[in-house]
Amino acid sequence: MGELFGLIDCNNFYVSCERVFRPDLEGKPVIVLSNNDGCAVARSAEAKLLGIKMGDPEFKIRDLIRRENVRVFSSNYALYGDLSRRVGDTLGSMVPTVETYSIDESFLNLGEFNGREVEPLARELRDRVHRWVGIPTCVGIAPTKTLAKVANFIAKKRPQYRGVCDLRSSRVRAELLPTVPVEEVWGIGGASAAKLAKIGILTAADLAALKPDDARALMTVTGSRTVYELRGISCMPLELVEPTRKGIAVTRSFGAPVTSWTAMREALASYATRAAEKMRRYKVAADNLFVFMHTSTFNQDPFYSNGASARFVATTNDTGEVVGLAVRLGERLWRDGFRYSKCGVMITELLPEAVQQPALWSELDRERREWAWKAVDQLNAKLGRGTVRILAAGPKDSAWKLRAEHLSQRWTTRWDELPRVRSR
DNA sequence: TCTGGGGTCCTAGGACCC
DNA sequence: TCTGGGGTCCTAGGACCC
Repeated sequence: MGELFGLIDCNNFYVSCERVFRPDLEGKPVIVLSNNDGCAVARSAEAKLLGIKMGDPEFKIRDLIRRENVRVFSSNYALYGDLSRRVGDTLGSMVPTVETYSIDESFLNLGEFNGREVEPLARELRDRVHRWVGIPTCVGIAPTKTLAKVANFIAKKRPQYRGVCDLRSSRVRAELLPTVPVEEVWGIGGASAAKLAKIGILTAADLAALKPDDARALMTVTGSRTVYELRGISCMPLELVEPTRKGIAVTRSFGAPVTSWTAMREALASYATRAAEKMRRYKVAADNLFVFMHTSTFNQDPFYSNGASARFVATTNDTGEVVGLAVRLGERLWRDGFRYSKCGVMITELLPEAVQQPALWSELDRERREWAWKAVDQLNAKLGRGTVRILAAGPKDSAWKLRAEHLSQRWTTRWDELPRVRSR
């Protein structure tokens, strides 16, 4: 009984999201920038043709942007997250078993189509997502996840496939795998590709032919799994239950260098607030906290980088306690006279919310605080993040906050930013 | 001259993903 | 002047145990 996987992947997802509400940008070069308007993280086909690479810093391509009239957007995660959810709902309307793999990709269980025609379903899926949500996609079909990723890659790169590639047939695989560079294979990054090149392995077909034991010696067990998967032997099942979070991190580069402890404390307090919010959302609590801060590594400024961690007396997801410890740790790390570029708050040991150790204060007090923070979460969900916040987090418009100069509207998640339609 | 044999747990670092 | 953020998994090696 063989398995069958589909992988549906949104094309240039962030760019496609922007185009849903700006159809005039169809056919034009468009890019979306990372936080702080730092690097290009999504590019339309036209922008790729201009030579803009993934991760190119904006200031280095500024001339190109002006010359070629590239449309630029800051990251609008409220929009992308909501459209991603709509894509997922649409997939669920046609395929019962879907693993949401990332914001723009899902694996589909197509087991029931084994030995049957599946391309019409794949085409209807693409079509429906495009009609219902407005996002273009490609679909790869294969007996393993890794091959489904390869199939998706081929569907994306080669127009003659019109967005769907089926790699079930070993004859088709024998024909196509030699045309796929090994570094495009899921799980093969730069380091592994370099090792493989040294022994003459340059394509997905070369890697499929490698002895699994040799792959293991070179790239640990994950490498041997990849070889098996490329041969059509499935080692990676669909993951349908969301695994419990192992860690939470809130880290940001500053919109402008931070030189005062007041600003640093505000940043730490806001990030700790976000971390506590995330913990409450995932119903987990922190056992420990790690805080770090550093200056820029890209310039000649005097360099300083340091981190510190501490345990909580009792596991907690109480904003007050998380902020308190984050600020105390930050105080220990702070040195005057540096231009800080980034700081962060990380939790590496998360426990289920339910198994909290008894605390120093009474259970009644703890319960009241839990209710209070839940109320704050609800208010902020309704009125916008940071509407109710802890004083130490500072004003909403501090200079260290993210730069986002090309932000589009939150078209689908804020009443006051809905698109307006005029008729005559 | 000879110097055990397993275990577990933790951490740091590497590699990879989107 | 300006270079993202948040995850997972795996392994080696050290500490510690009996």
